[in-house]
Amino acid sequence: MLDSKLLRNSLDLVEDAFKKRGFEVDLTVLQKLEETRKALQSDTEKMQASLNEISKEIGKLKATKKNTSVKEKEASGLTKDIKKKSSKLDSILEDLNSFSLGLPNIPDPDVPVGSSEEDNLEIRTWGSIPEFAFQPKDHLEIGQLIGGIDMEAGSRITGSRFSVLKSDLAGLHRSLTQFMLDLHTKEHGYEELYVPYIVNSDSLIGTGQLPKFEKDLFKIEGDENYYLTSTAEIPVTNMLRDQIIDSKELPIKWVSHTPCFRSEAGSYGKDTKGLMRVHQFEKVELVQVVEGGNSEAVLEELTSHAEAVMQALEIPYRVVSLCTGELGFSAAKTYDIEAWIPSQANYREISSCSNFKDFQSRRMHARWKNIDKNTNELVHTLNGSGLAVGRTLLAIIELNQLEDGSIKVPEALRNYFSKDKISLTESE
RNA sequence: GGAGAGGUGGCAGAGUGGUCGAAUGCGCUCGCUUGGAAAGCGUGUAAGGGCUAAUACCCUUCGAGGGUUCGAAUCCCUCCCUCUCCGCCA
Repeated sequence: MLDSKLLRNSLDLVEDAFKKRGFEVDLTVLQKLEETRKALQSDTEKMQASLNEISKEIGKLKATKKNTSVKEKEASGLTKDIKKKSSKLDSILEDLNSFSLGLPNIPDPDVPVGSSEEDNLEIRTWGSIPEFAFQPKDHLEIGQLIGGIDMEAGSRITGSRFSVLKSDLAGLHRSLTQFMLDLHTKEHGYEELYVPYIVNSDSLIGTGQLPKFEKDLFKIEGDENYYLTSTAEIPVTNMLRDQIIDSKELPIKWVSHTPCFRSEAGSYGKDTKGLMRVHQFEKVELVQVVEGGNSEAVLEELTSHAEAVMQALEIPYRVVSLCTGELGFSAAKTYDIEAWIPSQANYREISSCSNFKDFQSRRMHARWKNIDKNTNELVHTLNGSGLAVGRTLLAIIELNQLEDGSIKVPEALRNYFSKDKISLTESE
């Protein structure tokens, strides 16, 4: 959510930012609502103040056993008027709030302006694109050769875009998770959290998935507004909803491994094969909560933590800065880390690291106590995948394949996985 | 699932219709004291919003929502959460 003062006083700045995003909205609606709000609120508060005054007088009169019927009649009328006016005010405030909840964040000034993937700005690349002496296979073909990926079973058990991993690939998948968690907790100073995978609507509003993107989520039947989490960002960041944190606690660095459930509405026909785009995948997520003021530098740091996983696993990648049109709803700036995928001869997203500034914290009411100024200020929140486990497995399978379809296990996983090679022999 | 207890400020804990946004204690701030510290004394210390250049001032909030009343932390209704005991259970 944007600062209401910004919306009131610098509307042109907001309009300009939205234009860059390709986000269209009629902000005059906002201005009208705001005018009405102001008049109603000031009236209501004045009336309430005089009612409070009269009520106090009645209290004093009663204490001295004096007659109060005239005052009571006056107050009674006032009470009725206030009820009428404040219910109007309430509905205006609600309109104002729901309108504001639908407005996206303002991009940072250094975010490249553009409308599509092509406008993303490549920041750096790491590693070299591998040359194969043979025609490389895609991960699904390899997975099936070694009996490690079973898409038919996934669709039988549940439906399309669900998968089953077996034997060595299931183990490698688990090892990857373990490796990532250890790296972030031991080397990068993150505290590990185990969190609910089902979240309520308040949490989803807090991080920005609701009210606009409900179709991307799996909703759970029942009286509660419960949803399967689509990213650990939701439960982890909402740890701080309605909290005021002591400055000594900051920065907070949390890492959490969770499954992620996504409906992938609107992605029909995209990445239909294999593990690239599925309804359920595992992710190790990094979240940082900081005072604000230097969150730009923290985004660089957090991104480097995700990159460290890529480098340790020797996955060639590039980092791109998402252009204004590709930026997520809540983000002020996002770096995508894209792994080289041989079968597609292209870089594909494996991690997304974002700075949300105070956009999420304003929705969540997550603040920190500034002792020097004696004020409560909104924290800045950031997060990034470190990494998406399924896609990492996919990249490793493809990048480390040998001609016969067996897979070399990356050096970094030797302490986590018992073999240095996964071969076809066991499958048939 | 059954029975009971309870949700008040950073924490503990009073408050059962009227100067209660809330006693008291702890914690924390600043000051006095001290060579320095502790103790002691004094002082300040909830959040959100409105209006302000900024104060001042005003409004709202005692789990959430609704109701009664001139007036609700306090009375009534609904819901949520926490704890204890019993049952069931990974």
